[in-house]
Amino acid sequence: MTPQPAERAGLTMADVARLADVSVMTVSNVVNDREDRVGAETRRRVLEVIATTGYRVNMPARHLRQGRTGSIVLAVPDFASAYFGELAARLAERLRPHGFRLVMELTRGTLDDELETLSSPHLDGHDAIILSMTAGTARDLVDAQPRKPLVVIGERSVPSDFDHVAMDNVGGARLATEALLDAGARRIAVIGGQVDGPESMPVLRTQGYRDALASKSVPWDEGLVISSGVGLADGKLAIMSLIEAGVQFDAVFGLTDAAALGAMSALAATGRRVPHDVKVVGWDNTELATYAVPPLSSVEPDNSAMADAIVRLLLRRLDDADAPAETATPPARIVHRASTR
Amino acid sequence: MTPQPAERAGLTMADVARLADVSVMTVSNVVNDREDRVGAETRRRVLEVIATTGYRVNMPARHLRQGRTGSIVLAVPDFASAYFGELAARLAERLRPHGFRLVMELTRGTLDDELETLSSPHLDGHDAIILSMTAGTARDLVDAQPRKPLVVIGERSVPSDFDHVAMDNVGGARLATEALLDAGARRIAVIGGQVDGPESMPVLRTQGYRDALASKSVPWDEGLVISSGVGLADGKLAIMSLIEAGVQFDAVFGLTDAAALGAMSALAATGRRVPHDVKVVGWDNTELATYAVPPLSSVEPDNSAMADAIVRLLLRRLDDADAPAETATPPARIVHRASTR
DNA sequence: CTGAAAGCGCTAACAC
DNA sequence: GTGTTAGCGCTTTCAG
Repeated sequence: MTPQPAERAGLTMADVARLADVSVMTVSNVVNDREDRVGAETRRRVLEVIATTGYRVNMPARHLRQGRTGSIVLAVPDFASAYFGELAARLAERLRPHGFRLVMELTRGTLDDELETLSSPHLDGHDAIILSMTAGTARDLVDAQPRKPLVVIGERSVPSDFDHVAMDNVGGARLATEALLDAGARRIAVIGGQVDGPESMPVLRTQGYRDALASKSVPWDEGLVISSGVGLADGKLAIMSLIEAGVQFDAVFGLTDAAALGAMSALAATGRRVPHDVKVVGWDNTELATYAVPPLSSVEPDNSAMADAIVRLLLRRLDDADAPAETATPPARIVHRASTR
Repeated sequence: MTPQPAERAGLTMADVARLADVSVMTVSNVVNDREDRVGAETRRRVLEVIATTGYRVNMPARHLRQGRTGSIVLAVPDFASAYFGELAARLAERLRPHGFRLVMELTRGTLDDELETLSSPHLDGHDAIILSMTAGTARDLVDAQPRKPLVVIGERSVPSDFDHVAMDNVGGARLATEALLDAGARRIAVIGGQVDGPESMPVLRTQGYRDALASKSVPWDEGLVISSGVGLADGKLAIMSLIEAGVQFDAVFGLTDAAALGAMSALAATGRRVPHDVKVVGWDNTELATYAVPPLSSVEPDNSAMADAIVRLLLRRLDDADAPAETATPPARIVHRASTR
């Protein structure tokens, strides 16, 4: 039998208690499955009233009373990013056994507004914050004064008083570049790279690229560094503009898989074969890399280890707000696929 | 000057009021930017105390008092799905001007648990719910007794008392199939299809496929319908198993872009050329379809119109809980790209 | 422009 | 097993 639909939204526990002829505490105990605190018959009666009336617990009230919400937020700059989607999936899976739900929220607007997010009030509605810092820098973080357990991911130089899961940006970029050099490439375009500026993700990866060139005595050419974005469209546009400008290149290092896939799309569209004419490497080792045509070699920042570390630091911090800050940096690996054969 | 870091977490408005030598109401007014209710000097003093102490508003308390949270949840079966990511991005953008944030939460476990989600309490922490129904059926919805403004998306036959933005599942599948037939295909594999059962997404799209075959008098072969999942891996496996079983086919209709891309990966790996040997169509018209190699033709369910409709129905329902339920079904289009040339 | 009182709906702590 | 009390931190309402 289908129960009656909800009577009204404004129903409270007190209403249910009155209808079931019990105290509010008993209703609360039933709702919270405290089996030993309520008799079977009483329980049945309360559940029946709940089913009939369509009563639902008021979550904000519960959260206020309990001083916690049970949710942890992953603040991302872009909902439509495969990388963050996969990270979110991993985190959700790991947090659930500990009684936390993962929710994703958008950092305000562009990549540069990550720090705004920390000072905007709505993230405080969660028990902890996981923040990806790609554009922001160390100093910004101190200014933002986070007041919740916070784990920062993706940046290298975070002030030492923040918990931090770092990506091996320089090391991974070196691996990517070496893979291309080993495959015979000598003129490697970098999509999304950045030569100067504070230690952001693009700067660090470009540094690793440069290190690898130097270690193999391959000349550095700033004209091969395209300071574009790192999305699919950016990758395609970057390659198109290189070709249009007549710049010669025999390989592409995309700072993300998305950028690399966009590049591959442009290469295919202009009749260049991967890996025969141009070799390509991406970064993130997203699921898409495996299924690209041809399959895309990619830097694997050890996403699984990063998710483990994020959860570990978070739980520790929630348990002890005064624990010393810690940094974890899982080493990057590279996964070789057909795009660098 | 960098302000002092937070003193402690448990700071309340009353504490700030005492330190600034004003009433809690004045602090509240400052925090809520009610400019006309507090003098410039008082305001300055309060803000200074807030900066010094690192006070932050307790969101659950505010939400309890206000009876709303300002957030709308998109409940998805999979964080790592490009389709939902793109939908979320569109919705967030459209809801922000109305003062709502979009948050993404995971429906419990598998695709089949969408309805569980409605009865699980934590979604009640938001002002409204947007639920994608792919596996569930009409009847399940009634049983779930949603007690919040709810907009259901993606399913055709939802009970008429729910607001509903439907995808043109049958029509879109017909377009996809016709595109393949027009390109000369005669044996079209369907990845993720389902022949029998309640009106779910796979059943409806398979129906559209069948309709198109019938209208062109092309024989129906149940052996071409692979009732797999619709992810990248599923698409690849489906094609591999067809090949292994020696089933002949000259086209693939992936029920999602992901399934189609997985199929293309398998086709490339086995030396089959797209579109020359096998033509392919996907569904969702995600950004990835544009950048696939070769670019993937895809059914565009008019994602933009769907997002518009979702937001419109939601705002209407929030404004008037008793408004008559409405269904919107933006017609699907097909975007022709190289995979069906 | 500023403040005092009341209460949003729930659950921890403690009776009985 | 069940009930009573108190109060989480905020904002609405109403006084001044």
